[in-house]
Amino acid sequence: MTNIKDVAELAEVSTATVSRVLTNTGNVSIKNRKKVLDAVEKLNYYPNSIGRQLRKMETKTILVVVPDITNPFFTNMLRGIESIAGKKGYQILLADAQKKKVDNYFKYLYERQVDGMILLTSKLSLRTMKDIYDKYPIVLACETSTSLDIPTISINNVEAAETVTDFLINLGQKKIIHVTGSLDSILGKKRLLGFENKMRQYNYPVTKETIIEGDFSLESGYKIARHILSMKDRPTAIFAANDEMAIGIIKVLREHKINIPTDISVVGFDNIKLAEIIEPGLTTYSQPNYEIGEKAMELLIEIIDKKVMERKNIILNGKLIERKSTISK
Amino acid sequence: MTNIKDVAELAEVSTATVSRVLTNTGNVSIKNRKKVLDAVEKLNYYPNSIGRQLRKMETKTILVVVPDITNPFFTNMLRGIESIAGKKGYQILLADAQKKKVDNYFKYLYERQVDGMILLTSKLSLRTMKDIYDKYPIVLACETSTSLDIPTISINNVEAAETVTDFLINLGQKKIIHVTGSLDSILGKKRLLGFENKMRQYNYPVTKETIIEGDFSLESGYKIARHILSMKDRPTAIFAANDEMAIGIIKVLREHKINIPTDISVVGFDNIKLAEIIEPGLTTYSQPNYEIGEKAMELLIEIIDKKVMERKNIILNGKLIERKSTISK
DNA sequence: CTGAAAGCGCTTACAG
DNA sequence: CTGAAAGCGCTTACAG
Repeated sequence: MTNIKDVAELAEVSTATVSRVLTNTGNVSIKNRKKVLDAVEKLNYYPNSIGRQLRKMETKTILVVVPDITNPFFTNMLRGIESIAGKKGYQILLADAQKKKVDNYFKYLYERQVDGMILLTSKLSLRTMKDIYDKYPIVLACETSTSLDIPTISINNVEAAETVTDFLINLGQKKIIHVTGSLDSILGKKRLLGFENKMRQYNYPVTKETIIEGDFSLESGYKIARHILSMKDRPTAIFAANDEMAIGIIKVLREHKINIPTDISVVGFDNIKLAEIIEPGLTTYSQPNYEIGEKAMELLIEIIDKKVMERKNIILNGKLIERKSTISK
Repeated sequence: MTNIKDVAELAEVSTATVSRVLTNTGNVSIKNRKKVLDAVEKLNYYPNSIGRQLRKMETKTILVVVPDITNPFFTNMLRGIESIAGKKGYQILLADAQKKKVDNYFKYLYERQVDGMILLTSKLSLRTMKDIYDKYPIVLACETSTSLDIPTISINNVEAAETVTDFLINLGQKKIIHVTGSLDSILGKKRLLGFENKMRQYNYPVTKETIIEGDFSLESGYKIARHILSMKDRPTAIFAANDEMAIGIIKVLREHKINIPTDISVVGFDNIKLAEIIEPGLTTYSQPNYEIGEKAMELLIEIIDKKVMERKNIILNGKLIERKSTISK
């Protein structure tokens, strides 16, 4: 492997000059610049970035922790992150947390392999977080954390869930239930809260009957649909905390000859690609996930560059998208 | 940031001894080991891996180039890759190539940030590849390359496409067309070849009429379905080179009151999660994508460790999964 | 079993 | 504009 010394020797300059040419810092005479570039060309030299990383104490790498890489909702955010990262010269280290706690990934920060971290989930013990978040650049995307002063990018999930619930109530739906996401995620809790707020506001019942706990997965949608089928007094409308569950529910209900939306209206959340492909098209709440990813990366870079250190919660707007899975009663 | 010197001083040993304890190499007396571990504990020390990387000239990081991160087919392979990577202490740098040529990512290798590379696509100029593949550890997953001696993991795409075509012919389908993937990908070409082989074997026509070029995207499925609708002599069966296109085709055809499978049978390829969710369930050819990912990572590690340097093409078995989108004539 | 020292490949204050 | 030299944080042959 050719290194900077080889280039310096061939170009008959010091390694300092080679470095200056290659990083475009400091002044170098035209003559020496040419000698260096020629040598680089001739030797087919590529700088070893590990050397630079050690010297500069920065890796230009960020860690993105995704709760489920096979969920397209997150991969859209990933794309937003990557688009900004690419422009700013950062690379992305990927962690697919799945069932694991996010806490496991903080060591990437300690070990300094990584300049910052974007969490697309907050499955973590808040205690750990508290020790970390003000020492290292961390941005939480798509979930806001009330108890922590940590920078976040998200929609307002409470308001969004209120909007969805309000929509169902206004359709004249009498028996509305909410299928929650994982309740150990802030996201799941907030959407539940929005549902409860609006239900109470209209004096609709908020009970064990009207709230069924899911975990955001298609499979939990299947399971819950079977439970709903077994209910004596079935709901007229179901608000699922994400599209995957909504789609799982619709599939099973339809297999049992329940008509969507005539018998039961179903609303999802996220507006994944699939939502418009399935039949009937799924009414859902759309988050600007690509944009969330972009903003998260931009904010992280600001923090890394120390332009911002204070708390900052950016709220983006989503919107309800009405398709064929809901109907007025 | 505390470093190895701080630990050495507190433990009253040399940095060499600290390193030996932390890497479990060489012998260290029980007494010194304890002193080191106590100091590590007290200082809350985490080794900086960049230092190690520079010294050892290995990053324990591999680059995975994905053609489309939002396509669940690839994220399943990613999971397989990550599961092995995690066990073996490797981290994953992610690149979402999208429309870009893979060639752009080879510089990650030159700059030695990365110990190896797994390509889930082969959108690359073979010329570039030739210079690279025998110098650096690279594994191609899910596509076999005939012209290059590069290690690959894949199913036999030609045989698989033959199986699918044979299946349609045996259903008694008279007018069968193939919607290809991107024909600048080996994958697309091989599936087309399998289709052609089997069609010719049965003296079915292989013409411009029976082959429509797509690009693996849902959108190209939409577009091609509209084209099919405009045909005077519509096919009785469509073999799409992947599920996304098949699903796009089914959606548009159904919107125009074409019954699937009665009017037109449709087969996809890949068996993405969606294939069993949509209605009718999509008949498709299933690749063991998680396993492909695992094997790709295992092979890459073997190559990095220099256990294998010779060409090695691993073929895994897939299978046709019959659902409701096909019927015999 | 242990430590002093070299060295991985860079960048950058410093002096000229 | 330029170079010699220090140093980022490690690991490891070498000598004892």
